[in-house]
Amino acid sequence: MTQRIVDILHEVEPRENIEVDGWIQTVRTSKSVTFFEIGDGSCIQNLQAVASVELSNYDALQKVQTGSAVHIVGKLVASPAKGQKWELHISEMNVLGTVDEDYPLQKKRHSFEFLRTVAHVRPRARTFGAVFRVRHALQMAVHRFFDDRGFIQVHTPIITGSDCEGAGQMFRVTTLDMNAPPRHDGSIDYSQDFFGKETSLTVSGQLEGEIFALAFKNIYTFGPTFRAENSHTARHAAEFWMIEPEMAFCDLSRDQQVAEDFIKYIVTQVLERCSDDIDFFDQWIDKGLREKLESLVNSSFETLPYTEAVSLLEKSKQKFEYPIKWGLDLQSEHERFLTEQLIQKPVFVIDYPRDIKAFYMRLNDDEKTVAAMDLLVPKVGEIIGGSQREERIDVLDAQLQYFDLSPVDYWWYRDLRRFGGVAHAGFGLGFERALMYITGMQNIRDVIPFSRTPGSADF
RNA sequence: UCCUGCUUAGCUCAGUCGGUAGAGCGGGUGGCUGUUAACCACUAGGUCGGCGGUUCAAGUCCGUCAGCAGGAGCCA
Repeated sequence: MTQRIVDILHEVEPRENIEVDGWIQTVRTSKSVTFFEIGDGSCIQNLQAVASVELSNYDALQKVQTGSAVHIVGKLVASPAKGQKWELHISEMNVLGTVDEDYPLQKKRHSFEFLRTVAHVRPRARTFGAVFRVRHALQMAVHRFFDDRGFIQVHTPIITGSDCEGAGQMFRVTTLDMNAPPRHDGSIDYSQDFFGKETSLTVSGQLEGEIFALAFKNIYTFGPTFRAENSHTARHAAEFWMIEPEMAFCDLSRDQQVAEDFIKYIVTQVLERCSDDIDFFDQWIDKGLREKLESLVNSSFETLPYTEAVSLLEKSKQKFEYPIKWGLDLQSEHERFLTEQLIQKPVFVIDYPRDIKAFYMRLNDDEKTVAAMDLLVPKVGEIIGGSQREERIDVLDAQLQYFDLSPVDYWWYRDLRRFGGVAHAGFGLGFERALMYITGMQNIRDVIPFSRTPGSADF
């Protein structure tokens, strides 16, 4: 097997007989020497391969184009010129895959918008090489964090029959003939559908996650999630991945502690394992990124009750587009002002008004607020949302009634409170949102290999 | 769904006061003793998003439709 370029570039001394497979990123030719930059996706740097005029096929090599797949044998020597430590002096070079003249990637910057239209070659562009290496490293860090702490990953269902997963438009899953669905009393008869009932793609694995938390104590879900909202923004996708840990025998304050440890751990892991990629993002995508990430890791997070947050914002005299008032949800401008100006570090806002949060969040003793938390970080705002869950059956029933939900639909969720129910808590993190924060990329479509958004499901 | 903006060469863009279209990159040809978004010369490449209108004349002004992007709402 040939060596990966990342390993070749980390050699400590010159070596004969290096073999490398990769794609040509750019070519510079002159009469007697031609430089190829070879990339294989293993790192942000390319390997400079040098062809001299003595090669028997030099004339042909001069015409090899950007994008070609090549196999090169050569000698690794210290590079005499600036720009790279090592370079490969070619003794043999074969083109394994040629490139037609309409190859879309050029040696200049393309717009991300254009690159989305050529998602089949986009991963070969430097920025996207870095994005998807970091995506992988981040994903591994998530699993490592939980595995190290004894959390079990639960594969919650992607197709769900419960209509009670929370807000958000759902994608219907059906095998019925859409041109002529069976009807009963005028409406569509889902009893004849594949599952014998109406089914959809999941919008959250949290409720199922609670089932497993009440057996394994500490669990997490990490899987695809679907929202059929017609959202045209840089932060929304129809298909994304979500991480939802759930812990039994756990209150809100330990939930916060785990969230803080978690976010620091995954950022630290990426800083260590993808250092060159982070430097690339820092230089080209988001100046100051490394400093932002390092300061997140090194800060101790604050905790601020919602009620205090509101009065701080009211006292600040800052002008906001949206009003500040107890009982209203914090807008993203408020969240950013809190974490960037008032607190100047990551902050958990906790104990939100009952009316603006979900039914399953644990009612506080004041009966006006619930044990919810949002982690706000500078530059982004909310990055994690979580809560302690209501474990008291009578209070849960009152909450269902308060939010006009049917206890029958939540029969197994209620059972959990009757069968050894105990205090438990968890939080949710959008994987792509975290990836955007860590890479500085500003559009969710550019951190997903093949994104699905309203009106767009190419590739 | 609402608001705003954009659509000119394969790509990134310029195009003034309305007068029949430009550059760089990429492709092709040639040159160059080591380049780093290499450089130099030449060359091919366009129904200016579609339709309609105003005008002697529309890439440019007006209307409309489409596509895309951003913001709002909603949320992760």
